[in-house]
Amino acid sequence: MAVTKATSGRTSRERVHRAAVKLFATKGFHGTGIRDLAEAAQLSSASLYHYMPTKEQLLAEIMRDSLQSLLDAAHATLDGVDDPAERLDRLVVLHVTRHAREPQRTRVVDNEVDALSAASRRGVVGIRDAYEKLWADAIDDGLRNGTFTTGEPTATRLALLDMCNGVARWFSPRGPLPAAALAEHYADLARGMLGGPPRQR
Amino acid sequence: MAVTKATSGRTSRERVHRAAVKLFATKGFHGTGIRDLAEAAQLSSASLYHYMPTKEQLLAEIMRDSLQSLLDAAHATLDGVDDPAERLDRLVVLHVTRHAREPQRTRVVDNEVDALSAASRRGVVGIRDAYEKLWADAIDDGLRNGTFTTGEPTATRLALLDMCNGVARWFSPRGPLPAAALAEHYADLARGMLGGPPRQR
Amino acid sequence: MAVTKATSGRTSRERVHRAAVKLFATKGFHGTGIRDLAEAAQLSSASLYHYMPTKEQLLAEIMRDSLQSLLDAAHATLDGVDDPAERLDRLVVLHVTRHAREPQRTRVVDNEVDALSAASRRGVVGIRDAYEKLWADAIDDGLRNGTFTTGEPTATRLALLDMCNGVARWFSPRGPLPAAALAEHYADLARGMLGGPPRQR
Amino acid sequence: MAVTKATSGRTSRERVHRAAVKLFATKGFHGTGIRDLAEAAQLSSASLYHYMPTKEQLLAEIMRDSLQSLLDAAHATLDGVDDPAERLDRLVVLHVTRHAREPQRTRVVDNEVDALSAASRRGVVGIRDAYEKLWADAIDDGLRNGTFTTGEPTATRLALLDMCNGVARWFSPRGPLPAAALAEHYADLARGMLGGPPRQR
DNA sequence: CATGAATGAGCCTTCATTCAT
DNA sequence: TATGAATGAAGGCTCATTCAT
Repeated sequence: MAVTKATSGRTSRERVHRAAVKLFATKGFHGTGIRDLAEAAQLSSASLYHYMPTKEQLLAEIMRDSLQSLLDAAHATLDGVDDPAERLDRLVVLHVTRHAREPQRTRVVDNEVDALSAASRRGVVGIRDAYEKLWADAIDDGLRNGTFTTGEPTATRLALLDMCNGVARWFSPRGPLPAAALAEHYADLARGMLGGPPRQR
Repeated sequence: MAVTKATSGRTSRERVHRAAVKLFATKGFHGTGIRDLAEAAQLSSASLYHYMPTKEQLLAEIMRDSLQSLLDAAHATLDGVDDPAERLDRLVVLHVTRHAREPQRTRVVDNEVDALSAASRRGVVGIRDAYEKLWADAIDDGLRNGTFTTGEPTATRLALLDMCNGVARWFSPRGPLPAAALAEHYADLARGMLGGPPRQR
Repeated sequence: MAVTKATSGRTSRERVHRAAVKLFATKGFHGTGIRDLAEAAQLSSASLYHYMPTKEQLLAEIMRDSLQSLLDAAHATLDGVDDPAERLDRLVVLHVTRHAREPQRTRVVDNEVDALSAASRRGVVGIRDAYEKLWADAIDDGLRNGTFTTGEPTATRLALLDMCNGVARWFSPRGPLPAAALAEHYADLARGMLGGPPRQR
Repeated sequence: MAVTKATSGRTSRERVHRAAVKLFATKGFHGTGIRDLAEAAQLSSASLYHYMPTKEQLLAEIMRDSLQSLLDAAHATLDGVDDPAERLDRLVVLHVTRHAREPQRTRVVDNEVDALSAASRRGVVGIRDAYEKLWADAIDDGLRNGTFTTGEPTATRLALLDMCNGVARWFSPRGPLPAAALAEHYADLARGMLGGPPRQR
């Protein structure tokens, strides 16, 4: 009931996860010490272990949660949409928006897969593959029905994802372009790359 | 001059640098221990220090060398070329080719900037900025003379670079597309993204 | 009085003591963590502290209780017995039977004295000395009245005790010899070691 | 060449092993911290790792070496001796002498087997079994040719070993009985326990 | 009675680095 | 040039214990 301190996070668990996301994004998983984490979470390093089994499993959980939430959002935004170009637009917009608005969380997901143990990695990569399949399907469908015309669908899909991921590295909410506008622009770029029809605005 | 042993690398110095590139790319700078380095370079960890002042400065040197070589190559390939679209083509082809052919070296450059001390970072970022200015100039010139038509030159330039950097993460020489063909494809994509004229082949 | 749960031990206090005996015997005092104890006692580690002041004092209490009970039993079995050989027989039989039937408890007593603080140790060693004095007295009496003939009463007494203690390390109720028969055999051995008359059966 | 300090051990490696034996014997393996070890060996805790792979493997090595040396000595002392009683005498004398003269080393061997990992334990127990087989064979041979008359050879062998092991716990070179005399006395005791003929002196 | 949360101290081990040889 | 020996600092994690609820 009582909030003892005016601290940033609500619960200790939340503070630990927030601190981990921030530090893993900033200094990398291997560059982040358990003591850094403790300090950022306003906890002793021993207390950290009430909220995580292991530093590595904390990373795994963050990545799984983040990817699962992205996959869920993707399913939601695609629900009932048939047109491949429209589907791809929505994927790009979702992806870019996330990366612009939650750059730390997405950077961790995109950059720290190598830090996972083989066991953890399997789970994480499984979700990521399911998510990327949504992109591949939209592109394949678009090629099949003539909406898209690229000669290199696989390379183009990877180019698309890399380009969208990059947003998390440089986007600033204080920059000239708001996240929403950037996302729209990226959707335009995607159409251009796939040889699809220009979007109506 | 004398070659003391018939080992994989030519000189000890070379073996150290090769080992560092491979390990920093694979496990990250913080994930690579001095003992890993020593083992991979077939040297004792003490001997390592004949060939580097510090682990961090070894990283800095690798990054500086790699970026400088890229910048030099860029100047060379742009020499005497005026057409902005052609300049951008060449930058894309050079960049993609490098990232496909030297994925480890480029991955270190692209991912480990945060591991540098402030002092080292300055030097590295300086070269990288000079390199990226070549891209910015080509795009600006193209916009000025009407070759390109994008409304968001900055965002597009960053998208372009991120997309090209990504190649180092997934390209395989055993895949369906040779590095050279991939580079050409990426140049096409770049034209599409900037609203430039399709390339002749 | 109320039995709250149908668990293996009767009360929580009993479960804690049982768990401690088992674990201290199996893994040693220093090898047993407070969490091991808690898990084995089906309690949280915090709740443990309702039933013990300290891990070390729990050990001390176990040792004191066990030794006191052995001393009491020794007094009881010796009550009214005068013949030194008979006294020694009874001590051996009691000791061996205990060690065969309660190997864990006796192993803790025999092996973990060094883990006690100086303060706790004093009390424990006091009881043990009183107990060993019963052995020494029986032997001395037997020597005085010619029942025993060993030239090294002290060394022989220690040999006797060590040999009897050892039973706790290897005796199995599923072995060929029941505890009672083993105890009788050890009494025979003791007579042989002390040069006493063979026992009647 | 130069001996820098008038320290107890000759080389660092020796000091580490000596310190480990002393501390493992005194405080137990689990009761001995790596820092205790380092201090006793006059080394930093980091330097310890030049001379051992792991604290547990240091224990294993000490135990293996000690047991192997005992087994070798047993083979040597039994060489060419046929009479079972004489064989057993020699085993007892060797065993007791060792335990009296090297109480720490032998205590570690006798008490810390449980601290070994399963892998290390296998090796150690293998040697110990080979050694104990020498005792069992002597006893069996003695029974077969009528030298010994015990009805419980197995229990008696275990009693014998436990009794001899105990010496390491209490023998003092400043006590009334020298190690050699104690060993002879124990050989007498062994004869008595096995129902063998009294020894000639 | 019972426990979740918390922690200072300590665990074993590895870190990057230095230096005498 | 090469390295074995050495180390202070730090690594991730567990320890026994306390206390508010």
